[in-house]
Amino acid sequence: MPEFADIPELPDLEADLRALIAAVPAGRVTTCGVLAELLGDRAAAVWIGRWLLEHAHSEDCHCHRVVRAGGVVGGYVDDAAAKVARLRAEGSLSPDGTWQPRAMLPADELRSVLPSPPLAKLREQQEAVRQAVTLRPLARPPDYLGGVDASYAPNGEAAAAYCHIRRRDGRLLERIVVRRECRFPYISGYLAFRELPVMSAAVAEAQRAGLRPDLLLVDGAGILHPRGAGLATHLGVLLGLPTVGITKTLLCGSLPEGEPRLPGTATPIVLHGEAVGTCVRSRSGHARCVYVSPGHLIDPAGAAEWTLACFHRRLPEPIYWADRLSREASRRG
DNA sequence: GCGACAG
DNA sequence: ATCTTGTCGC
Repeated sequence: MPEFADIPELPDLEADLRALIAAVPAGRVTTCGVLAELLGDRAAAVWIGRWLLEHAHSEDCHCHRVVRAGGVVGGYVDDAAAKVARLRAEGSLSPDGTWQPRAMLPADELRSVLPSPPLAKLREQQEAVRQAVTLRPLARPPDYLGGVDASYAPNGEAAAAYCHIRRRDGRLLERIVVRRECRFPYISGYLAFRELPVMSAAVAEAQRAGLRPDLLLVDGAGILHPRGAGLATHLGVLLGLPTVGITKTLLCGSLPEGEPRLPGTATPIVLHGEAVGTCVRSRSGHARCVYVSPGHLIDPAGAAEWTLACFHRRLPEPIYWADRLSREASRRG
């Protein structure tokens, strides 16, 4: 248990990315996919693509050397014509305006910049979390439910809201809001490393105030995750608390085909041949469903059962309130 | 063309 | 997640 008592140490992905880009020499180019691979996971390519168009740029930045796979030069923080001009000056362009295939730098030539890819190390932490998960029925029906969610202000500051709800009547009893600076980007599969710091702070703050949920609902995946260690699972293992992961879209896994999609029904979600989660539809006739899986200290059936039990609107009450309050908090600063 | 991935 | 007007539906 003590091995998970602390928030994981986070790499500075932006610094790592800048280091990689700085190592691309004049006359050579690379792609978001290659850079993502060097950070440790292709999934980071989406973030890199966005970062390229938004980062704090300067004259000595080499970001013009990051091009699109397939030949197109692609966008630029600055004027798009400036990217073309720079690449042309470096001899990386063909007459037709696409980049020269021979300018593509082999990934291996950047490998020494980050000998141990940061995202690979984070995956190892997730493997450890997965091995620490306990799936078992809840000892007794939960009297008090907690809900947590995080939102972000334009300046990048994160706000997490913890909502304490009495299951009997679905009433919101208490709320706790915590703010934290957040530098770790959103990368699919690594959400926990972005949201765990604020979220666990909010729950810890609630616990200090005497609020002890029997079950904590988290806006994020549980074991329904590529490595079986989504945000809800990570948070549950970290705090030693029963948690349920709830998402509005499916991260991974699949639903049986041709199933009726009626209100109040639940459909199992299969991942690696195992039913690890449930697609739950609210009884009150809302068309959209939520995807539920155990985080920690509960089983798939219990996760679905107690989620369905607190469904009053499109989302389970604890998630509805946490979502609303965290958004409000980050909007107001 | 296929696959496409929480917040 | 966030950026955002009117619009569709109960």
